[in-house]
Amino acid sequence: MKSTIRDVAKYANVSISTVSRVMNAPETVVGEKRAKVQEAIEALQYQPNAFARGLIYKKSDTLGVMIPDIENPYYAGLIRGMQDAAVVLGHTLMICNTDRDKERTVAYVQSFFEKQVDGIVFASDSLHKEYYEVIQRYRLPFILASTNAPEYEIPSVDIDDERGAYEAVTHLIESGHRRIGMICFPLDDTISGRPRYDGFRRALREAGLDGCGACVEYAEHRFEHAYEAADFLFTRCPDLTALFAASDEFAMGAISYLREHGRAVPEHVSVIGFDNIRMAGMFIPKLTTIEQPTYDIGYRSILKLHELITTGAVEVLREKLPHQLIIRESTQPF
Amino acid sequence: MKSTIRDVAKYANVSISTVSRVMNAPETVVGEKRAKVQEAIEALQYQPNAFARGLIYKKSDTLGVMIPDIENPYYAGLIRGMQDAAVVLGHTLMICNTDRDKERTVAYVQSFFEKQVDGIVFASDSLHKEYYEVIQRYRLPFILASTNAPEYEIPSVDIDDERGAYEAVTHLIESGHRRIGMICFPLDDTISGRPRYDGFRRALREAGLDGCGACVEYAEHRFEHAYEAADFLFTRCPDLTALFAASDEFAMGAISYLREHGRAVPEHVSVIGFDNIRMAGMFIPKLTTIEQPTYDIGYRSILKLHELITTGAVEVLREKLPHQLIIRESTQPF
DNA sequence: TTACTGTCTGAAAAGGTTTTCAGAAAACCT
DNA sequence: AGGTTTTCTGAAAACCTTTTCAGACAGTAA
Repeated sequence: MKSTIRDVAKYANVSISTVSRVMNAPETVVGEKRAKVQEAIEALQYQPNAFARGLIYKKSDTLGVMIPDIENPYYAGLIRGMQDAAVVLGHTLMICNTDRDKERTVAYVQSFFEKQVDGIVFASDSLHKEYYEVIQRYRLPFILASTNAPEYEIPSVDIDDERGAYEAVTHLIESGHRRIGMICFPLDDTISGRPRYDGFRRALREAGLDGCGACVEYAEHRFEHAYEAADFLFTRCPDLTALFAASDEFAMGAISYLREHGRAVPEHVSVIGFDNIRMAGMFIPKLTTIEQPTYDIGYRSILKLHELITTGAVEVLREKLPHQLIIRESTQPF
Repeated sequence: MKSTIRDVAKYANVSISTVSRVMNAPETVVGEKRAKVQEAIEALQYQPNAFARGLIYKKSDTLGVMIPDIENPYYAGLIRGMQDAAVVLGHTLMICNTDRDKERTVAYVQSFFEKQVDGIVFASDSLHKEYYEVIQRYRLPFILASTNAPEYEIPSVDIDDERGAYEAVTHLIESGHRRIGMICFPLDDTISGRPRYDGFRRALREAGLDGCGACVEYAEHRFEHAYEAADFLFTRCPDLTALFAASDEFAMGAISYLREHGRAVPEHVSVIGFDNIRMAGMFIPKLTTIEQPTYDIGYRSILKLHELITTGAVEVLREKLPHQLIIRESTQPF
């Protein structure tokens, strides 16, 4: 069926070693033969079998990627950056959607191992002990993208979430707002949960605006949860003039809620998001937000994984990429 | 380093054949030995090498997926459906972002072939001759998801775009609108371009509203293009009361334009989109649109590819999944 | 001429698994 | 007991490639 190196050898009347050489070190085979072999390769549409190769080289040029929720627009840029980096390195990506399901995640790691991926990128979710252990057990090189794990020595690429949140809230404060609420991820989420909350708190504290404990509401990851959270929050603290949402999706959920309850954004309430997903610039009003360089995070994380795989180590362990405040229409001075 | 079947055999004091049997047909090996082998497998963290396996079985349990633009939210549901189907079939997906770049696409097909994917899903882009030929040349089973190719006999899963467009426009007409414009994809796009345009035309024609040739504007795939297109369109035809956008992203672009030029949606202009991407329900106003069952399209397409791979044929060649009109806030009676 | 160097090629081993085949051992039957 | 079947196991071949090794041959130097 598929043609093998043997077929090519027969067709060109040479040994298989010669064919192999033509493919991997053409200069070592004399002109005339080389031409014959190349002709045979062309004629038979020969393409070497990656299984056989992998068996010898012990690597697959394939990288595994684990994403919590592919439907979340935040990941689009991340994946795109990874893809582009993979292309320049000649690698292929296997992308898996974990759904934040432990069993499924572990199963994927096993499958990655069996398929001999050269390494794993674990994106944007807390690195639970189980995950750490199963990846360690198979001795797979891996790095964290858009997340990190203070308790382990794992290379990571992300931003400084605490500082981003701090800057977001500071922007609100500098615009004259004094009563500021927050919708945040659960605090046990050590990546976008706790740090963004801490940044929020620190900004308030440094501005002497402490004691706003009641103005925080928690939500899971999606729009609808933020809508509900906004309901709780504004029912409890109706006099808020500004809101820091821990993600753009939260911001959209909150804005929808506000609008449906007769409060205009930004006229009555200013809302700032986080992430700068693509939709942030399309939403009405366009979202003021903290931009995460998702493309770069994706790109850098693949490069870093490559570095780890080839050199066995990594120059800088925890890489923080710069974020940026993007001012659009959903906030205005008080 | 990694333990092999040999290590396990030595550890358990049996031959490698026995170990292999324990893994693939446990009932053929006697109780006591089986236990010993299983113990060895556990102790050594043995996991068979997919390269060696693939060499024998000539299949990888891996499917290749080609997506034009992963950043486009439309694909999120598609990928998710594919992933879920792949999990139940015990397959892994390799997802590639073609960027609608011909060279890159062809390179991916080659890489897929070399990596011995069992089949390819080609999603949501016109099947150019080059693509068809390269996939054919490698004799890779493949199917089309959310697109189709009338000129080739390739299995496909998608919706009836012409009919969807027809229903969208009919909804506008039934709401009393008479001056209806459209922002559509280029007509040489035979999947979402031509058919949606045809549906638009047919609805107008059947309602006796022909001759609105000037009220159509073309755009590439993204928000910004639609914004511009809306500018052209409403400058030329200022008295339109309704707009059919060939995608939700187009609808959002147009609504942004309208709003920034003092026309409220839906009060002044009704806008209907197409696709029902996740953001459609989060946008303000929430988009009236034609829902594509993207998850199901993804899911079914993997099942269909599996069917093609295992049985060599496919029960129904071109599968049309039902779409649905979703009425929200961006349209209202005239 | 002989000896040596260098270039080019093919045979064979290796990589890790599954599977076929044949043989050993056990179980059954007469 | 002898013969026949059944059950279980291990050796070896096969899958496809790369790479090492040694041999063939041509060219160069003495």
